[in-house]
Amino acid sequence: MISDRQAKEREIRKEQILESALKAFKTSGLEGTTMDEIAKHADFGKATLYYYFSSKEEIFIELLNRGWKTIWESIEPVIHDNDKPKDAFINALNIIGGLVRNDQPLFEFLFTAPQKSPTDLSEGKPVWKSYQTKMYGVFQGLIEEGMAKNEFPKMRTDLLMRAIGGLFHGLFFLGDEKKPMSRETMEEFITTFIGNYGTS
Amino acid sequence: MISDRQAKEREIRKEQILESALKAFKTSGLEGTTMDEIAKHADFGKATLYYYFSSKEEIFIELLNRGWKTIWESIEPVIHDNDKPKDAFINALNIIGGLVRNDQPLFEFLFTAPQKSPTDLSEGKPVWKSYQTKMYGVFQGLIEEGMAKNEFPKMRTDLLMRAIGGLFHGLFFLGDEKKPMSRETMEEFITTFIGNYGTS
DNA sequence: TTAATATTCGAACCCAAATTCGAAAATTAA
DNA sequence: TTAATTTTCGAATTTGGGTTCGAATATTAA
Repeated sequence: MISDRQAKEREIRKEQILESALKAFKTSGLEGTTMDEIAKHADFGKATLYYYFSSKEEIFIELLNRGWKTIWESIEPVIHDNDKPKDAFINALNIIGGLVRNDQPLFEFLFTAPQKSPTDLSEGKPVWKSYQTKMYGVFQGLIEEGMAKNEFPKMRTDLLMRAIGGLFHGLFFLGDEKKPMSRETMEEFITTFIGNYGTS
Repeated sequence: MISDRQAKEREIRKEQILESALKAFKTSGLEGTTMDEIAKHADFGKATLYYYFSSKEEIFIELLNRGWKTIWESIEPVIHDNDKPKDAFINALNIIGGLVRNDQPLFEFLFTAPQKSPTDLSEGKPVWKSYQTKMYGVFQGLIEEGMAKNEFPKMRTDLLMRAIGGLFHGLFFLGDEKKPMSRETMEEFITTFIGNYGTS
């Protein structure tokens, strides 16, 4: 039997481990990171990690799952403004920007790590992948509508999306600045780059 | 004693190994890649690799060194056009774009791998790092001049650079398209995004 | 206070993969 | 053709690190 408080404490310990693992994965990647490292920073014995997770890979996956879930649930509510796709789009970007500002290491990991993810043969796509897919779908949709309404420059949708994605990534993650990017600055950038092609 | 031809053949074998290693590193990262893998694709015995390189890490470093050298030497000649920084800038980007088009896997590796590079404690910065630094310096300079001449939007230099860097990266490396991006398309994108703020 | 359960971790265990060895094969020089 | 050298690689060695075991400790329930 497990009390409520016990469950909560257990969860906290899991988070400790995940947080420590994140630091490690970020600098060394999945393969490069050792359980010893994770254990050390999390202040647990290596063997204890296996009480909470069944393998190193499970820790990795769990980080992705939780992170992408957070992203999706933050965006989901604000993307139904089909009237002004550009506004909806920038809103969504701003929300993600806010998340990033709160925990840059985590989100840099989320946007970067997936490629390094190992060849998950068995099991269908992992949970996080479905959130990621949904998100890209939404953005693609907004861009298409935005183009239709001349709020975006007319270009191949997928390319425009990649460009904006890259832009976002560059602003938040390239270079070695420590202070986070303000909402204003980001908005200014996106607006400048996307330009003004009609209404608004 | 070693004849000229012998040296040349040796070099070719080294390149075979490097090429094979690149494929492996790209999908599995430095730690995830095994010497067996590299050997297999290069069509050599594992032990033979050690006749040409002293360690797995040396192969990794050698790839970076050669690659960044190539980049720098390709750009270097065309960046002295201080008269029209924007043109020089776009020229440089186009040149890199050309390189990427020729060998996308290599350059994706070059632009991505460095972070994953291991903690090289001893030795001062590796050769490739200095080329990379030079390149960023040049771009930063061009952007500053470009802004001064109103060929670029006025924004914080470093941020604008990151934005453009991200944009470039997004166009070439995000998504899963196989066909390379044409020079025209890229130029159109960059121009659209950078905008027209004066002369040209 | 005692029994049951939950948590922790040091010490093996085990294996995959990097590196080394030593000898064969191939090539070049004499 | 023979000696010297360069190149190749199968097999052995070593090591790092993920995972498991089993026992100790701490916590909760009775």
